[in-house]
Amino acid sequence: MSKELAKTYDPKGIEERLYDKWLQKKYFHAEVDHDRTPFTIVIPPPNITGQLHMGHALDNTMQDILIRFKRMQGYNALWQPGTDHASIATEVKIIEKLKEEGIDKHDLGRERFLERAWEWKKEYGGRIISQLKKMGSSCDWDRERFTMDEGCNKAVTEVFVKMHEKGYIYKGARIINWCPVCNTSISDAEVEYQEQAGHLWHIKYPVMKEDGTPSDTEFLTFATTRPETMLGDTAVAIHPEDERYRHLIGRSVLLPIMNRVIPVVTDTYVDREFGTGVVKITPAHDPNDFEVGKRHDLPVVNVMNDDATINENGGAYKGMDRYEARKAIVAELERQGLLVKIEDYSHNVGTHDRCKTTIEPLVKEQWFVKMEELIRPAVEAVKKGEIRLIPERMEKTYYNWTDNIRDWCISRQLWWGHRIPAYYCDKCGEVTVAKEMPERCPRCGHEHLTQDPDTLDTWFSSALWPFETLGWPERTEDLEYFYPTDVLVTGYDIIFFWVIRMIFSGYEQMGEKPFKTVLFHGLVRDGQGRKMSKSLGNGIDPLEIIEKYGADALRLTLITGNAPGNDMRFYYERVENSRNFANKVWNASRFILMNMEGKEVTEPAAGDLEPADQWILSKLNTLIKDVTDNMENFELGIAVQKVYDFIWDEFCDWYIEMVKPRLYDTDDAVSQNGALWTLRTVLIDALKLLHPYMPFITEEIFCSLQSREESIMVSSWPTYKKERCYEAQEKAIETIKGAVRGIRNVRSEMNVPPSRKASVFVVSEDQKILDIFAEGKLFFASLAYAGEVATRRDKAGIPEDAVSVVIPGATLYMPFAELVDIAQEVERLRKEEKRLQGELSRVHGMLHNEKFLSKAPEAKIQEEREKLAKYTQMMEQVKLRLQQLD
RNA sequence: GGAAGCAUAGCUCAGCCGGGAUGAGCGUUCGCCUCACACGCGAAAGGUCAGGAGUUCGAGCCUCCUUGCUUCCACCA
Repeated sequence: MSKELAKTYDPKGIEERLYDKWLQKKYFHAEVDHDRTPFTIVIPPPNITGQLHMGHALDNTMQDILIRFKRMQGYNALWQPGTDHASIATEVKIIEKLKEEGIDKHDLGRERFLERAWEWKKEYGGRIISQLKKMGSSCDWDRERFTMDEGCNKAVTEVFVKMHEKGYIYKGARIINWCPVCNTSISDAEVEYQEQAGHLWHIKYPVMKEDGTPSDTEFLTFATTRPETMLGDTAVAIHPEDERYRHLIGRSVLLPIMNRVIPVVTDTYVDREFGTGVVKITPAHDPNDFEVGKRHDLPVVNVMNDDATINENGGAYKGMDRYEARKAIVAELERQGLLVKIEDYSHNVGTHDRCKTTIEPLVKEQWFVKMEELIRPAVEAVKKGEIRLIPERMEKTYYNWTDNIRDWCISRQLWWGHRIPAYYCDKCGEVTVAKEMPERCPRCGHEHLTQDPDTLDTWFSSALWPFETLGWPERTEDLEYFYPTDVLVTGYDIIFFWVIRMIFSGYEQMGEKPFKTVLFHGLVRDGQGRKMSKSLGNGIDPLEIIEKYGADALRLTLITGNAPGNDMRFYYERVENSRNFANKVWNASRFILMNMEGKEVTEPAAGDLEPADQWILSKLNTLIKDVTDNMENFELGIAVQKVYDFIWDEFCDWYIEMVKPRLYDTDDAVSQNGALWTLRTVLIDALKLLHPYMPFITEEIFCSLQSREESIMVSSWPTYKKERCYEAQEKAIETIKGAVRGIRNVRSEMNVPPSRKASVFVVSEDQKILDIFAEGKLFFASLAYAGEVATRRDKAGIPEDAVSVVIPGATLYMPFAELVDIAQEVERLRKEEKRLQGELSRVHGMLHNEKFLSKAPEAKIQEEREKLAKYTQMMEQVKLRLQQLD
């Protein structure tokens, strides 16, 4: 940028240009370098179907902050990017698109469908990446991966075969969650429970008499929310100790409609207290019933097709949709007098998280991962603190899942995804799991084998992400060097889907954790606290925000005003504030650049710095330490808040104002150079601290401030320096600031415009305080709108009716010849007296409390004593003043 | 049914190890176009830190109870 800066910061154009520069200079690229310590983050791979939303924006801002921070600290920082094939999400989209063209997936055929899918990937896979780039993300794009690229395919097959050999992967007929719309099984994690209003149908089955005919007087009554499943009932269960039904143990009932005689079984699963204490058992369509069925060796009668219509086992209802059948069955039961009553009932219904279809539990042959042993090291790792979860409370959520884990159903009846490496002999049916299709059946020698048509759950490959992206299953140098990664940044909503599965996969495949720390963030909600969603239409597009306010403003907004792991609300006023801050930084820099114009700024000799310079340098020094500490502890929002406050309050509102007289007054070249040098030095370090958060504006300014280093992103992170602590000067300037505030306050209360200057007399018996004001006279006068400043040891010669301000150690007098209102002044002093009285009684209370004196730490007691002295002295001054005015 | 979180200024939220709530942004009021910035400057008003009990010399912070809201998990048909 030229030194002619625009009055307001306009991110347009700047951001793209700088990002291109960074790319071109290869600043994001990391190579193995054994002389440096690696710092690695793997990106949660966004779906190829995805469009950048606020969740991505937050997630990536956090990662970029960490990566840029560590890179500046000298770490060999690698941010590994990539995208996810998102099996089901993508397949659904492609089916939709085909539908628009009037094509059915099955008519197209598997091969051509996959061609279309890859075309989709080619077309849209890059979209999300280019959007991430707009955020300023410093990912190593040379290493971009895809969960279905050659390397990942290899990794997936390797893991599947290996885990199958170890017995961790098995195939079996179990009850699974079936989505009749997507036509596939899904895992437990993908089931979302929704409260729905429904009915409870109370039905009775006739008890079979000794003679083998159904009784018309004795019935077993129970309730169900899904009457259609009765077609598959194979028993009725009661509690073994239920006195009411004791006589029915060993007997049977007649299953109406189907006219099947089914046994009465006893099982402790039945809750005697609930309803009538009788439960119908449908092993094929209910997970609990399935278990009961296994215990009692009951037949499993599946009455449903994959599209949730009734199959041939449903007799007359064959071909009906499940809800249609429900109606018909209820009507039939009513006709037969077996419907007791219908109650309104609100209950939780399992739905598919993608399409919200009510899932149907079905018994099917599927592939599963046995979890019990696999999960153990993953639990241990967190328990022992080998992996740290931030915030800590996420551990509870984590254990809650691991303690109740069930086997993971990994096969999907989809086409887009990793094909299961299992092969069936066409002749004998033998199953072979291998990396490649065997030439002949290992059992019968037959030459024709068919690969399992199913694909794997999309999370099966994501679980391997931290190591497959670094070259696994090859033992690459990258893998050796960058693994385990350092931090995983993600939302708490995918802790079960992804985080846990990566952890156990890391231990199982690598023998080591995949990352040291997991940093969770919450959801970005709208201004009213609602989830952003398409159906509500309340989503805020990050790209629009970037367009209007700039990526830096968006980033700052997302990272502030929020504790880790908590949800946040996003609204425009907050972005505006961030934009305003960017503008503030811009203008402060513009001011400094303008004043440096044409001047050679050199590092001043030790004695040439003035107290104000030392004060701000000292403040900066403390800031550096605090900010670095916070960032190392992942307190990203707190850290940047401190930088924000420093830049706006201390640097802009105080230091720049203090220094103005020195810049405008060209007589004293040494003083001016000291001011300019300090301005530049502080600005550069502040920009560096800000850079991870606001990469674009800081780079733009940094480059125009000095020409030696070519980019702030590869400059070194500021460090705390002992020799930059100026305690005495800090105190001195704070004293002056206190005085300035006091004077401004009085002037404002008295409605004195800034244009109206007043002389200020500083009266103190403490020579040190007088010196402070004498030395800071120039800027003190300008900040306090003073015409002239005089320091003296007593108030001789100062007009009696001058306005006064009492500060610790001194009293300031301002004679306002014509507008002094004694009554008003007295009132003001009385207010001050009252305030001080309050302070004093508090301090007195503490210092007269013997228990406080004996138990509180010495430092605290000392602190209170000092306060006592300070307030006592100020009180004396106020009282004196009141006397004089009386 | 189990668990977690939240309740602090009008609004949205910070508040580390317990030590005067100089809290922040927005909003409000008053005064300023002060030669970097009106996307700004200065000043001010505004809080029984949800309620109650306890521990402590001292509690927004720790413990327990109560109330209200949110979320996650489980899924008794």
